[in-house]
Formats: sequence, structure tokens, C-alpha cells
Amino acid sequence: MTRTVDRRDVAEVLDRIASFMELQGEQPFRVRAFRSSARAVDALPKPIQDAIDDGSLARSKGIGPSTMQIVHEVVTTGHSSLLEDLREQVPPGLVDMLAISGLGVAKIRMIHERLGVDSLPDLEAAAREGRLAALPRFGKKTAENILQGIASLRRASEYRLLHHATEEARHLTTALNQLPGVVQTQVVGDVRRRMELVQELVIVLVADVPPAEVFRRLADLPGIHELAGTDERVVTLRFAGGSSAQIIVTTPVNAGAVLLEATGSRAHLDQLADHAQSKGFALHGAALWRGSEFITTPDEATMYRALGLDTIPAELREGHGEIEAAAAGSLPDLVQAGDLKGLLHCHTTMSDGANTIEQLALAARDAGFQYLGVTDHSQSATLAGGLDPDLIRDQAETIDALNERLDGFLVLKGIEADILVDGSLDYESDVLAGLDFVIGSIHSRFNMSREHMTGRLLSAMDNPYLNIIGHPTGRLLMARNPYPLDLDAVFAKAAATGVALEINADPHRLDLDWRLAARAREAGADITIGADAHGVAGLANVRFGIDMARKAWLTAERIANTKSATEFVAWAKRRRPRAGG
DNA sequence: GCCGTTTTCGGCCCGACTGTTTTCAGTCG
Repeated sequence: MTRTVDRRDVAEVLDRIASFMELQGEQPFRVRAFRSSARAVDALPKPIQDAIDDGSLARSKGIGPSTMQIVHEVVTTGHSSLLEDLREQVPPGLVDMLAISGLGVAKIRMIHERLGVDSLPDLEAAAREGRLAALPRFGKKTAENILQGIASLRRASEYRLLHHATEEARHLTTALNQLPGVVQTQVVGDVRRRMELVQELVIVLVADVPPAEVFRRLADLPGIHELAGTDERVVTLRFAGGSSAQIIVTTPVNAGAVLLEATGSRAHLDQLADHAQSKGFALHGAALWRGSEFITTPDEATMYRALGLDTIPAELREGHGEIEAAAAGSLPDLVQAGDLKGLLHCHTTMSDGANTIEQLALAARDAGFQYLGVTDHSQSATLAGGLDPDLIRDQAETIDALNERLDGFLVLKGIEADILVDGSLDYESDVLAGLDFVIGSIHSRFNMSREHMTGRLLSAMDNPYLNIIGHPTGRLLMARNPYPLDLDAVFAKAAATGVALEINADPHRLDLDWRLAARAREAGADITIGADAHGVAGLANVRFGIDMARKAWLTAERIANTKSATEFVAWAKRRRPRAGG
């Protein structure tokens, strides 16, 4: 039996079709059409079957009769005959190479034709042996970059991004909840601790029947390819699609200890074991003991309480001082999703977003927010449709008119301005002065030296109209390293100038990293959580930003967009020169 | 292949810059 096909599987099929066609030398516009259909499928706000049934998929921009037919085939049969035909014609290894930064179609073709290389291992060997560097238009540097690209691809195959893992876990728990005898399911491990990258999905089943019986019923679930038992409490599920999840079964009386153990992290558990010992307890085999006496722990709170600790939120369990804080009763009152009053960093159809200002505003209002900060790209971002000063004025008029109609909800005028090489923003002060707030981001020249890049950011923070540094390190998870920065200098300057640092909530970025956000907090810098939404669906990204903020021990008062709209605008404008002096 | 219509084809996001190499593929949003 095949695993239920979800929209990500379908999007991947469409994207791979595009890649094969690209390598075949197919018309660029045809390739692009498949890529945009993949994006359209991936961005669906509902399960793919529902979107087919209610006709919303067929109406989506980028989906036509041809791609619709492919979607149908993939959903009903689990495969695409077009993709299978293409696999016969183009070695799949060449498609894998497209994922390497610095390798495009032209170079891959050259490598294939001249060296006969058609797989990543072959490519790696060719790079190491100097055969690659000897090709025309290649060199030593290119070969090195390709080796690095292969290494990071390998890392990427071991991890999944948090939003993907979260979605997989939700599907799985829905199925597991149906099993007879299961009284509770809880996602644990990296997903529960909201790690930005997840190595393994782990789920605890609290059951009032023996584990063996649960496992027998597990095997009957649709989509399970294989059950690989490791011991009597733990089983690894393998799905037809190649992914896997670990299932841990426990009884209600010991659920607290098992949940704690399975949630981790290793560092937290080690420190907890030391703490338990100092209190005359021991942690053995995912249970709590006092001498030879088994202590029942029906939930985690019971377990922490027995050890004289306040309950530690899962996000904080990283061994970064949370046990001392819990013992002292000084755990922070972490920011929660409901604390966020405004959505910042949103792109509209005026630059590269998919929805209008009004659509975003209504969606934000429906989601319970009080204001929306519109920040389209600036004029340097030509491809992304950056706004020139005239368009900024047009947008302001649109927003003013919209605000008159929106009862009790406010759209704020902002911009995501490019921070240029010299640290200046790409608008004059008179343009910036007409806005409610300004985000500055680096979108070019990522390879400057640490010294120059740091100077670029520090100098940008001297601009009195700048309020927020967007995605401060420029990283893309598993795809692009952060640019080099003296972060201590950046955090100190942010604290001194009152410029906030963004936790960009796009699950591909999550930048600032939570470890760095904790350092920024200690340095006294303000933080904002930015959706970086390019459409209505992207507004929901803020939850990942909240996750990262919580991991950084942040409370609501340290996050600028927990302020009301009026307070936020006052906060943004406090840096500006006063009129007339 | 999709879109939009000035309905059945023509147009489809740019362009400055980079690195490596020596004329261009890849990058960035």
C-alpha cells in the first residue's frame, strides 16, 4: 500500500519534471510553467484532495489542464508516467546536481558530455581528482565550490525543515489517535523542542494496552511500509515514500518520565539527571527512582515537581541554564502566539507578493491581529518589483483609503529597503519620512569580508529612519550559510541605537537563529518577529518566529510587535530627528 | 505549459554584478 499522497509530494513531482525538462533543453517557458505549478500546489492552504474536490486547485494561478492531469495521476496512482518517461531519457543524477549552488544546466551538460559523469558520487570523484578543474570554463575554485555543495546536499538529506516535520507529525498523530487503546499521543523530540532542523520524528503513545498489541495495530495503518522494532517499547515506522518516524509506547503511570526522556535534549537530560541525584533521586531507563522505589509520573509536571523544579517549557530544554532557573523559580514568562498584536514584514502584489494589501489585511484581522505592516521590496530589487518613490506614494494612498474602511484594524506603511554596500538605504530621507516604519535588509554582495559586512550593518543602523534589520545574517537553512559578521558588535549597536533585530519567521530562514537571538537579548537589543509573508498563507509563518523567540528565552515586552499599533509607530518614530530641529 | 484576451496566439519578471576565466553562467530578490 502506498502512503497517502500530500501536496508536497505532488509539488515535488512537478518540480522534478521541470528539472528533467530543463536538462533536456526544453523551452525555458515550459520549464518555468511546471515550476510555477509546483509552487502553486505547495502553497495550497488545504489538503490536495480537498482542493481537487472543491475545484480550487483547478482555479489556482499556474495550474492548467496539463498539470491538472498530472496532479490527478499522482494523487490516484502515486506516480507520474511523464516523470517516469523523463527518467528514462535523462540520468536522475544530473537532476540532483541542479541542487548544487553554482551548477546550472549548461555546466551540468558539459560535465556529463565531457566526463561522462551522471551521479553525485561520480561528480565528487571527478572534482577530487582534478578532472573537473581541467574542463574549459571550470577551475580549481569551481571544483572546491562543487565539493562544498555536495557536502551540504548530504547534510540536507539527513534533516527536514521544522515546518515540514511539523506537518508530517500532525498527519501521523491524527492517524495514531484512531488506534484503539491509545489514550494520548504527543509529538516529542526535536519537533516538540521546535528545533529549526529536525533529524527524526518521534511520537510517544500513551496506551492502556500492552505495547505488542499497539504495534500489531500499527502495522495495519494505511501507508506503513515496514515496522522495524528496536526494543519492546520502541518501533520505527518506515513509509513507502522513504521517510520514517519513531514511535515510543508507554503506560499512563510512567508517561511523564517517558515524555521527558523522549523530548530531550541530551544536554537537558544529563543536567536533569545530575540535579535528580543531588535530590536523592535517580533517572534510569526513562523512569524516576528513589533507591529501589519506582515513582509514578503520570505527567511531566509531576516529575519536575518531584525534583523541586517548575515545569520547564519544551522549547527551553537545551541545557542553557533552564534547570537552575526552574529551581530558583525564575523561568521567564515566555512570549506566546497571542501576545503578537501586529504582523510585520509582508509583501504584496505591488512587489513580489501573491495577494493585495486588502487581502492580507483581512486575513490578518481574521487571524486576530490588530495591525499589518506592509513592507514591499525597495527600488534596488528590480526583479522582485521593488517600489520607486512614486509607487510608494501610490501605495500610501491605497493604504489610507483602506484604513478608512477597516474598522478597528490598521495597515501600517513600511518598506523593506535594501542596505547597499556602503550601508546606506536605497531611498532618501524624505521618502522614508513618509512611512510608519522601515526594515533594512541585505540582499546583495553576500561575500564581503567580515569586517566590511559588519561595517555595512553598523553604518545602516546610524540611519534614524531604520527600525529593523531584516533577516540579519542572510542564512537559508541547508541552502546558504550566513554572511560573516561580528555579531557582538551588531548586537551592541542595536541596543545602543534602538534598532531592532528581526527573527524572520520564514521557515527557510528562521534568522536570527534562536541561539543568536538569546545573545541579542542579553545584549539588550529589541527584537521583532517578521512574517516575511509573500501571500496570505505566509502570514501563518509567525508561529515559527514565536517558537524561535521562546527558544531564545524572550518575553513579550522584548518584542516590538507585541505593542499596540499606536505604541509601535511611536516606537518606530522615536529615532527620527524632530521637525524643525 | 499557462495566461489572457485586443479570444486561438503571443508573451511570459531584470539587469547589475560576480567569480572564474578570458566571454559567460550563475546569483539576488
